[in-house]
Amino acid sequence: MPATIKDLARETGLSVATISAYINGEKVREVNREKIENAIAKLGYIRNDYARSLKMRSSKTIGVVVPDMHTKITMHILAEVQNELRNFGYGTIICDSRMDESLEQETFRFMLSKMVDGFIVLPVSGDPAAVDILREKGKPVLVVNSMKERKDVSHIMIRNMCAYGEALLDMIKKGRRHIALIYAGALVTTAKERIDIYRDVLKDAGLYNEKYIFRTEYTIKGGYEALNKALEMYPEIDAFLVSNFEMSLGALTALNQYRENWQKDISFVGIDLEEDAGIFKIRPSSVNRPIKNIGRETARLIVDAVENGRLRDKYLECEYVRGDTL
Amino acid sequence: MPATIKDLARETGLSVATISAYINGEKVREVNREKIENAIAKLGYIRNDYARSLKMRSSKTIGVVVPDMHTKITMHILAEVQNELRNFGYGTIICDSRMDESLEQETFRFMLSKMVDGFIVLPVSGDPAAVDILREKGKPVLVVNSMKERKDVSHIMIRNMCAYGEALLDMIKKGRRHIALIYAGALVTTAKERIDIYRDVLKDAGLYNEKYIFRTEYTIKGGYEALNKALEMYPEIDAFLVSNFEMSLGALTALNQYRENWQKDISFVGIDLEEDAGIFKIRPSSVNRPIKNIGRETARLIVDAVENGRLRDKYLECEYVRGDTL
DNA sequence: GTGAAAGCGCTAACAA
DNA sequence: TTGTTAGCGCTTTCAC
Repeated sequence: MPATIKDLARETGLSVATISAYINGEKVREVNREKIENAIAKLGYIRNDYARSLKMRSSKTIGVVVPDMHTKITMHILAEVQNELRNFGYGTIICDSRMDESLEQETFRFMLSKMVDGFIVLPVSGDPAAVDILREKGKPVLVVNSMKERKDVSHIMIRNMCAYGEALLDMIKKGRRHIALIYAGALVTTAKERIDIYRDVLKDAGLYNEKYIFRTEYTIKGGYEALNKALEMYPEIDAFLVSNFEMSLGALTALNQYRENWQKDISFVGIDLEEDAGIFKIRPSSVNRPIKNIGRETARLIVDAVENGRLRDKYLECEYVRGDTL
Repeated sequence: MPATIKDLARETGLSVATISAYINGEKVREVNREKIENAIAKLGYIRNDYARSLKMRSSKTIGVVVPDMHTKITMHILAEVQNELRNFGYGTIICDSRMDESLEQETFRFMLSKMVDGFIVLPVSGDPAAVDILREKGKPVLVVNSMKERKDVSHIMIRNMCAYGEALLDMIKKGRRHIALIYAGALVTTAKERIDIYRDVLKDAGLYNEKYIFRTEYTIKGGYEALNKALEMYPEIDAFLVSNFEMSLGALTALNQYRENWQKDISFVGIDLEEDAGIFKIRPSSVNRPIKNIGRETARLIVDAVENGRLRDKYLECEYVRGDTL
């Protein structure tokens, strides 16, 4: 049976109120401070957060819901968010909604029953109604990369548009005429944006062709297979834009096997390859997302929403880096 | 302000006891059942788990502490554990201890204050004392891949030895005489085992040489650089055993750049490459860990420990698959 | 089958 | 500064 404040009171001869006050940073007389510290050490006291949260109606924890924990970008965001929240004194509960909208709702309820103070949500679908239940319960919500239209939540958005546009224009300038897009996953706002920008830029140039859009899985294998399939179906393709790290690795591997010196005739732009760019013989062009910052900013925004009720939107830019595979 | 059982009582004209009983699966009269269901829907009632846990002295959550969430294997384990625990009716709190022993202890305290019912720990170091505090508080603990000597916790171990031994013997049989090991991270039990088996097998064959052991980082880049460095320092090396997925990718890339047809003179065995093996022109040999099973078994063991107080040890085997890079 | 009431460990008035 | 006490939302005897 773990020690309680009452035990500390008995041990020290003080009252629970004094102990509680001390634990929460109030001043007590030096003799008492010592007594309390000794008792805490002796009994191995650890505060019961459940009792505290019940009383305070706040748990000092943030719930994070992601559709898939397996990708590099998600892992990095999660690790960073968790670490940053810890610096703010918050704990983190992470749940994987497995790309399943009803599981996502169940997860929300689970977290609500745990009295989390706020939510960070990477939604399964782009449906703004998904977070209704959280707002009904009055919980602050930060949505990542989606639900732009919703005004009662904070947003953090990775703005691909510029970098994507640059990459596409660069391809066109290079003379590419059959530019393919390989993407995966759900159509949340920023994913839609990527397709939109692809369509807009190519339409402007008179090069748009729906059949050059390929949907696959968020994996190395997914990228590898999509690229092979693309070239098999449409050998005229002379450029690839790939929208996820794992897929980029796979696609690049496929190209390297496709033909010696492919980069003479085919352009390639991947994503988030910067960190590992050094390992490629041919340094790939890449749109780099601000991986390090996303987590930190995300944590800050939700804490601001929880503690000050402040809703904010934050946009992070990507950077297009031209490599040897323009 | 979220609805409470009291609100339901007021709404239905029943007592809180009846409501509570119903919610916990007891029988009530049909009319009352309807009343309660209606009230729950109308008020959007969600049970407050903190109050419940406070009373029950159990939170139906499991704490999971990992040293680094960034690697593929960890993320897969986490996702699987979480999903399986959900099937058992448990929630999950995941924390990254960032390879830092004092952060690990802090995390344990955080979770203890959250009254988690049990712990799954991938320890930062191999030091068995790390989980003392958890056992003192009477919490069931499942340790992954470490602390074999500790008898008061459950264990799940990925047994590399067989598969590693096979791989090494295969290399020797092939005539390799300068076999290098690339590893990373902390020396928890199974990591030590990998080095032990490497040393034992090579010593037996009279081929052991400490300088062929390279320590690097758990990343693609880490594997890439370690391999290049190894070949630069000791060009006589004619075989590589690499002990993590990300590093294997990097090392393989480095080899592919090193020389055309390297596999004629150099053997390579990576880890967990099975899933992506199809993407390589040269199908790599690989020691495959039972990624899918680890999470499931882990969840089962901790639930068994929590609910039935049963301590168990489980060993999972790896499989050595010879590819074209023997 | 249902209700009244105590208490889980904590915090926060308010009193002393 | 310190103590007394009520109550957060829930479960659980024990009556009825």
